[in-house]
Amino acid sequence: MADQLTVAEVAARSGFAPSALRFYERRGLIEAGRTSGNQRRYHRDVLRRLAFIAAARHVGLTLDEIRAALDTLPEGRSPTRRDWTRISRHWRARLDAEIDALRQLRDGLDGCIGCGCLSLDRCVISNPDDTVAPRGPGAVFLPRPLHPPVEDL
Amino acid sequence: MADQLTVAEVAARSGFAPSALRFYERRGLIEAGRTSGNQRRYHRDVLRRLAFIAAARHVGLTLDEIRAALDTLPEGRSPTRRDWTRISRHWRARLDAEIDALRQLRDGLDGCIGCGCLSLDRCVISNPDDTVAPRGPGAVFLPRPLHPPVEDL
DNA sequence: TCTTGACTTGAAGTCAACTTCAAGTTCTAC
DNA sequence: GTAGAACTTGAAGTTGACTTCAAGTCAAGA
Repeated sequence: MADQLTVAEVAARSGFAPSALRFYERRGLIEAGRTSGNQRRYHRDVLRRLAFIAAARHVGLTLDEIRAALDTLPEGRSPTRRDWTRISRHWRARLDAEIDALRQLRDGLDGCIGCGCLSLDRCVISNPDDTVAPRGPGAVFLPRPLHPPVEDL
Repeated sequence: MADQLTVAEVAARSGFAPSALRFYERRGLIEAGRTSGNQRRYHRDVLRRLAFIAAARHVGLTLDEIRAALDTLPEGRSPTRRDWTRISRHWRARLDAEIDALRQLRDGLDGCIGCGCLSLDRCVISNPDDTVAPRGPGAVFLPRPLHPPVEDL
């Protein structure tokens, strides 16, 4: 009987909107029990799970990746600290990679700004990874707080 | 008569798909002349403009921001090296900010992974900027090449 | 001249991660 | 017992940056 949290409570304590909770449930990231009247009741474990989701989103993982990670948690028992540590261990490499990519871009920029070249095939800035073809439609994502608008220009 | 480049040529040399070129034109980022038969013919200046767009996209600017920047270029003459340098100078601060944000996240992660806490309101990773409410719908963007998929987990 | 490939348009589709809506149901406090 | 807040559902809308489609028009070489 530890699953007595209502949608509103979970929403308030996790910071996710109720609509997001339902969305995550449809996507298989969280689950919920039901009352006799078909309303959701959450186990408190869901809060830690949501904290993990929030963290992973900040690191830049997609919901699919997050679900894959969550799927490796043990069934039948509450995850331990060690479980959470295990599945978030890979984040560091990811962040390191992103930081490095950004740093390369910035350092290239320092050289490039001076020359004003912006050559499509030579400039590090306009062509960072020496490819020409971008692929696929749709959007590419960055964790929310890392992409603040810059005031001037 | 320097505007003799066809869509296909500009697409090939810029790496942008023809559909993207038309899209950018509608959004006011580039322009093109027309033949008597209404087909587009580009001035070669458009290539450098597209290089700027590509670079700005990599840095993470939105098309609206890019258009705003391009709008400050002088009319009537081809932009000089100095012009390009001027409008891309602000990128460095932007990149620095993003790198810093990522680094903070990573450093917080080092402490957090060990403790496995992932507390919704205390953990740096699950709540990097001490906010609770995310705002608005839609997507948040990171420059394409900076967000590679990670293989395991 | 004819064919074929390149081009034109507006409208609609895509992707991720949600939010909003409408229309109805349940829970809880009085 | 009832008001009203909280909940339910599926469907459709939002955002940014494009792509894809259908139905036709243009350009260039043989």
